[in-house]
Amino acid sequence: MSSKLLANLNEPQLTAVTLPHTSALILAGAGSGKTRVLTTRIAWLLTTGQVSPSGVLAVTFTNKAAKEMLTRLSSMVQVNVRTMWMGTFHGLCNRFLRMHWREAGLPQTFTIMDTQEQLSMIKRILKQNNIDDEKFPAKQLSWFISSAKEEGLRSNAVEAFDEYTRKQVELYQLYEATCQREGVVDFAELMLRCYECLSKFEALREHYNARFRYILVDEFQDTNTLQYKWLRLLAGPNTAVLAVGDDDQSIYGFRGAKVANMQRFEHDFAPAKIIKLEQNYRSDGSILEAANALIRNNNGRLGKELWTDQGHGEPIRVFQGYSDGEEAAFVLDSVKAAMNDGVPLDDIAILYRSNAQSRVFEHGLFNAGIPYRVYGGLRFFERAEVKHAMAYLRLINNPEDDNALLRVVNFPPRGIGAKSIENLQQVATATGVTLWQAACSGGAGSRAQVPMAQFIGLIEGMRIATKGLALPEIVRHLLDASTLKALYVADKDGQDRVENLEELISAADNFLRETGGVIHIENFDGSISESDDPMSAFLAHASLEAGDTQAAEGRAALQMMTVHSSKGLEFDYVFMTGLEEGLFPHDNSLNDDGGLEEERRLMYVAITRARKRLHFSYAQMRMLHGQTRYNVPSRFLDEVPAALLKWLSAKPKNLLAMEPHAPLSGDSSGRNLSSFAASIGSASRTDSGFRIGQQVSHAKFGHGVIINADGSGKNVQVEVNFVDHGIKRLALEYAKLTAI
DNA sequence: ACCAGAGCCCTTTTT
DNA sequence: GGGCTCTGGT
Repeated sequence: MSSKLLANLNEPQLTAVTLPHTSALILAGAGSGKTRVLTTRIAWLLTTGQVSPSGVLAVTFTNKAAKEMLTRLSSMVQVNVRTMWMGTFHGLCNRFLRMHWREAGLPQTFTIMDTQEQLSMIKRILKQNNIDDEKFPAKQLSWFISSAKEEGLRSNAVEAFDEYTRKQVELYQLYEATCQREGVVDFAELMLRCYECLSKFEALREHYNARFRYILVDEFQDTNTLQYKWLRLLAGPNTAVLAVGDDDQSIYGFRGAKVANMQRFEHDFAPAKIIKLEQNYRSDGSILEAANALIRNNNGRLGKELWTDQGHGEPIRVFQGYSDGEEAAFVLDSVKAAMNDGVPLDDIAILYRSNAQSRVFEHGLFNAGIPYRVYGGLRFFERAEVKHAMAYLRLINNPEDDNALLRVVNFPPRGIGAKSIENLQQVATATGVTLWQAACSGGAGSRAQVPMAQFIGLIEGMRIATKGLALPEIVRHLLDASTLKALYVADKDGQDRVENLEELISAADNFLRETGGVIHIENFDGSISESDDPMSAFLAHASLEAGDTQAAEGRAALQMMTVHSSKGLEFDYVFMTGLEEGLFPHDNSLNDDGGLEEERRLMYVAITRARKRLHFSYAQMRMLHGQTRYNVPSRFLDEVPAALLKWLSAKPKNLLAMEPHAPLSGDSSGRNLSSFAASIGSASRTDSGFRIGQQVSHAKFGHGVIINADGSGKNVQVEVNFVDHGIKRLALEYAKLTAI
């Protein structure tokens, strides 16, 4: 297997995969084989014995990307992936904190709050402190707190120069105290705690610094300040950090991502090499040309131009509709035509800037009986009924969790109304205890005395009854004992919810089977122990990985999503809709600086999703938020060369037919690299004591790594990838290589 | 205590 | 247009 590892990589890809033990930055354009490079790099490091799985840390942003990496890696090498630190930033921090909860100052059973829960906690705090929520909206506060944390700032470190900010900081402080009292953490807290813990405990930091020989970061352009600082802390003097990213695809500036981290990386990590992956294997030439032309309008790019040897392909089809309805009809007709041509529905995507735009298309598709799938709705673990069930689970795990208690203390209704809960909160605030503690001491007032005692009895009864049971059985018991399921069974509209609750039992079962419900802990002495706490693990899983939007993926369906959620995906046919000023670029984006450029990168992402056929469309008039708007075509349409566009609607513009073009650029001479790749694995050790993966030094070429060897005796030739001189083939007898 | 109808806002989103 | 909060009636 491993002999084929390096086959069919192009030159820059090969260089990146076989880099010596140094830090490097890879500028990977859309569709240039970024994930392949990352996974092959890890596989290569492992098979050549340069590092053991436990010495690798590979980090991504989404669970999907992490999973993809893991799947691809396991198909390349046989390796115990459990000892490898591969996952999302937050997932890895969670793993760290489960091991080092003492040092981090957290209870062992700490639970993770998602955004909804964070918001409700803030609302609670506002109410308890009689703060005008018109003046301090909860949403804005949660943004304030998360942003501060993502800059690495605790409440006492935020500088406040005005009264308003001072009040926000004060509330941030209250929020911190509440989290600590209840033993819960939000997403940003996972990162910040982990970061603080590492910076505070030198021994801990040194351990991980020495352990991680290689750190690989995916989608580096999306890292925020804290994530960058975290990486710097984890990387020791002998850690090689490989950052892979694309500044042109940075579309999360609005939530704190800093493209500038790519420049900072050049400064702080002194990468020996910056490698550009510019050959695109996804899209036809005209699509890439459009993308290149558009993005050229941005300033301060790191500079990168996509090319393909696949030929020009078709022009981009453009349609102007009179109304959003007419635009939808155009898309619908085109989809039908594509279906007739045998294009699978999964290979067709409708993209839009904002979620509200999906409805017209959904309507049309529904009436036409075309199956479709909308991304970005409520996910499984975010559904109310599932949240309720999980709240019971959380209370068994940690009754001090106020969010969980409030969610179910009167659901299903059991006679504990708003007034009683208010009493309870008053007592809790006054005495500085959690709601559960307040409830246990009768804080809900005399009216609620009996029902509250019953509730406490219910939770404790559940804990006793489920002790020792397997996770799915625990869930099943909770659903019955809480009468949650019965409530929905009795509701004639509750069918879906009952199904989701039953699905939750399956989810617990799957989770147990896939992970064993166990968190692996590697101790300082290298031994491995397991934290056998399936419940905490499952709760973390539910928060960190909220699950798919739609559980059943089953049959083929047309894909509908925002441009943001399309990043990383690709389709044969792409319909980029709603190309109107105000919508895309969005009005609200024009206010913040760099906003327009981020919108343009968004458009760049949209264009580069298409493999074969790309459609642009817009409407002169549309209904949005219950109001009719008249829009002019997006400026982005003008930024694509007219020669690449084919107007389908009667638009007073040139109707240029495409001239067949020569391939865009780049040479396709492509050295056959597979020949020397073939011997990796089989001849991984030469007679002379050098081996594949060996770090070497050469008088003239400097620092490098052996990536291949063949011949025997005096005729051994080695292939070395030098940091500064690239890949060289040398005769071992004469080359005077020194092992380092 | 609980439910039903009226008013209000509204990019993008993963963890 | 739709999801969420607030208010008033039972």
